[in-house]
Amino acid sequence: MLRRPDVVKGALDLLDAEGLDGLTMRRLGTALNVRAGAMYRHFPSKEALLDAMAEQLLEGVAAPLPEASWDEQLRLLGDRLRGALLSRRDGARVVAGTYVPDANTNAAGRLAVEVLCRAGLAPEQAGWITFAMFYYVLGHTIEEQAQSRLAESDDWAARLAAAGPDESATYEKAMSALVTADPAARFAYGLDVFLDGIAQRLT
Amino acid sequence: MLRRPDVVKGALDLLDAEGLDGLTMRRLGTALNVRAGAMYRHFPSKEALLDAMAEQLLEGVAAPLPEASWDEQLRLLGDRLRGALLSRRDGARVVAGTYVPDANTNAAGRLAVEVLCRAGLAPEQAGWITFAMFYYVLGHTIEEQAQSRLAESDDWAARLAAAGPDESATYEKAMSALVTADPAARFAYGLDVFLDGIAQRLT
DNA sequence: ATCCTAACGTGAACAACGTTCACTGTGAAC
DNA sequence: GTTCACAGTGAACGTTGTTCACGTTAGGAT
Repeated sequence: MLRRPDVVKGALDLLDAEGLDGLTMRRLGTALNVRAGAMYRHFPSKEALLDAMAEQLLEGVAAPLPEASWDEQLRLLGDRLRGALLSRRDGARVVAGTYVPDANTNAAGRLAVEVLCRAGLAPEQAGWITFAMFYYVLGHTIEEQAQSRLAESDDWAARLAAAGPDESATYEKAMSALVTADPAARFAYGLDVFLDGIAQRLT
Repeated sequence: MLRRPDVVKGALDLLDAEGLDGLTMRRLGTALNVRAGAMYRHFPSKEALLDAMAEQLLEGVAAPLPEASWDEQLRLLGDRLRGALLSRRDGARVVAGTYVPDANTNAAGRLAVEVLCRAGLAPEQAGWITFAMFYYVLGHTIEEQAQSRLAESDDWAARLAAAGPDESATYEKAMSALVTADPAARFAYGLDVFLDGIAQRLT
């Protein structure tokens, strides 16, 4: 018999295999040896299933934080979030598509706000910064996953070249560094810039 | 007769009227007194049309910058980008959906990279920061537009309340500040934090 | 003015999507 | 052994993007 967690697990596995565009109720049914309509016993809509997938994806992000400075704690939180999004193909797009804040996102947000408040920030601005960091991580990871997908099929460099001749040498250099550099290093750099800006606000 | 710019303009107007989910080839055809298939004379696919809409949307973002300090120039660039995305309903989602860097995005990116390099940053990191800023603006504006849409139909506060009882008073305060505060002020705050982080990197 | 050509637009179809619903089958409870 | 609740089916509905053979119309060449 089909259980609700089985559907979520099957959907995440199919996501890994086919990508978000290939995640279809019929295909999911086939993967679970079931017809498409059977899923509607457990989820009122595909959107609800995607929400459940997002929640499952973000499991563990809000785990207790070790004792450390506020910036190290936030860095860890950012790394955890990026790692969770990367754990499944198109994971970032799945999470970005859900506008209902699930339990795990909420817990992670709470954690970040508490860390920032303990560091000395007002709750208002702590919330703003938390969301700003969330946008950054999500945007970066969506782009990162899209790039790794394009790398297998299409030629990314060809698109950049087709975009126009490199009038500015520095711009061309900056662009090629985007695809050349280690995504993890790029991610850490942007996060550090943000954390430095927060540190400035604390003094 | 139907011209390519007419289709883009009609699509943007329909976007304002119906939102991204209501933007259908058949509905667009009706708005232009034409059948759905007629658009395929000018665009190979709906995705290509959306790309053209995104390009049109971002027109003017890469206009020449006035003489000013690097941080004021970047702030202006960020404000221009947000303004362009807000100029049409779901504009941020439209731009986020296109992974082909159009001419205007490219020009804006080049502008930002040049400003950062002139400020003293290496091209590599200038590119990274440019994209990080782009993620932030896009993420913030998507959320901003989603919130304004939910505000008319559903009750946003009800969702926050349903997410769980407010165990943490500071978290509840931070969350309510997200919907209460002026989006423009919130946007400026996050941008300033980022710019402060960059300034730290320059010394 | 007449022809020719190239394009524009149509209408009907196709495959695929999410979703619904009357029905069948099965397994456990009484 | 009967009953009952429910998981799952299969066929359908409405909608989506897209294609294509076919009319139709506009405009330059003769």
